[in-house]
Amino acid sequence: MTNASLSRDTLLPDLAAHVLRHGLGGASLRPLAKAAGTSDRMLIYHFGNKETLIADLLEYIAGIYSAALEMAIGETRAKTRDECFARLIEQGRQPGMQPFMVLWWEIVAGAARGAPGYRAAAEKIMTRQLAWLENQMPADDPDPVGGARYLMTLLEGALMLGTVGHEATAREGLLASDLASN
Amino acid sequence: MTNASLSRDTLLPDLAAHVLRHGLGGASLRPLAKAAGTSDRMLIYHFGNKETLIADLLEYIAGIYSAALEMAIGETRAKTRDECFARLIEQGRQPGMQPFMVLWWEIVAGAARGAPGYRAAAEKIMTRQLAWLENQMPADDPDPVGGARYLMTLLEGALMLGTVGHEATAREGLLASDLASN
DNA sequence: AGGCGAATGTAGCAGGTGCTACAAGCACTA
DNA sequence: TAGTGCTTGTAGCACCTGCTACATTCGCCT
Repeated sequence: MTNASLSRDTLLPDLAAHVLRHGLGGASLRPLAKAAGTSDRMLIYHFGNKETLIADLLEYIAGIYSAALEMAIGETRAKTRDECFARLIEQGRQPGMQPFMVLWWEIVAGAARGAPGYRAAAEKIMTRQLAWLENQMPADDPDPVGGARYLMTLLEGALMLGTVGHEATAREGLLASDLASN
Repeated sequence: MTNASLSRDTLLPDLAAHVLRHGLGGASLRPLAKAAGTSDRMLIYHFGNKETLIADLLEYIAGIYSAALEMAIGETRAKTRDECFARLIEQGRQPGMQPFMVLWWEIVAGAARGAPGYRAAAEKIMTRQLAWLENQMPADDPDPVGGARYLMTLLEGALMLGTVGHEATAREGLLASDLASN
């Protein structure tokens, strides 16, 4: 953790930028190295092997995503769960969040397949997002903790249906939910 | 030597079996060909190129998944949405469905990335599953169409949270939903 | 000034990638 | 019987994959 960790930390932002743009599945050492201004040789030198490189990179990305979320916190809380959910959806639709969304499904797929590091990164990201959502819940909500989990479940389902071309399905489902009634 | 002439339709079941077991992301021609008892040469001959091979394979898998769903239809409908949802969860947890689940997230990730064929396959699968769910809704449900969409949104969110190590989050969220109140 | 270890460049290895060229086997028809 | 077109095997190409061997440079401590 002396000069090695310093170099690693210098590399990670460029690596993350490349992965956010070009995806995680086909990420191979030489393009990654080129994006970071080094050689594959140096990537292996600093991270040991590709597996831990990806794991470290995922952890780093989880961190910057959390930071992006905390910066997106508005100072005013939503007044209803309905409004809260609308904010969630809108926040996920912002153009700056799109690369994260695409990457997110790759991480979920990796977690489902059991790829090392993916599950831990996904769990961390989700935990942070849940905490963020609890902060966004209406101040007078009778059950902000449970409500945040409910909204998160609904949100992720809607996001998935959206990426799959079923945004109408999600919309109609939400209209049929209790969210629409208050 | 089997001199039975191989065509797309004879190849596809073996290809699908291989993909269901080993995943879709790292699927390359030579292992696929070996699993189907041919050579990469033949795969290219029959499908033109890898891209349309994968697209055709996804469509085929969408078909067999739909068939599996229709076979899983019980003759008795659920009495409440709550029970209906429980059936959904249980059906997705059956061991035979696990490979489909893992593959599903790869398909979703591919659709998000814009990989050709993925989005179409995902949309088709989701449409069929939605139709299946409408059949499963309680007979006296005031809004079976909207309700099915609502349950589907909730289900997919819960599934995602589950594969990411947040099954507890989904469970607690569902307890806080209106589903728990009837 | 000398030495030492960390950092880095160059070359390369063994294997995998999608895909193609070429030719041979096959069932059929003229 | 010769020809024709569909199917298949064998080699191979050019490139990419993660990773390593070797040699070199660099900054630091004595």
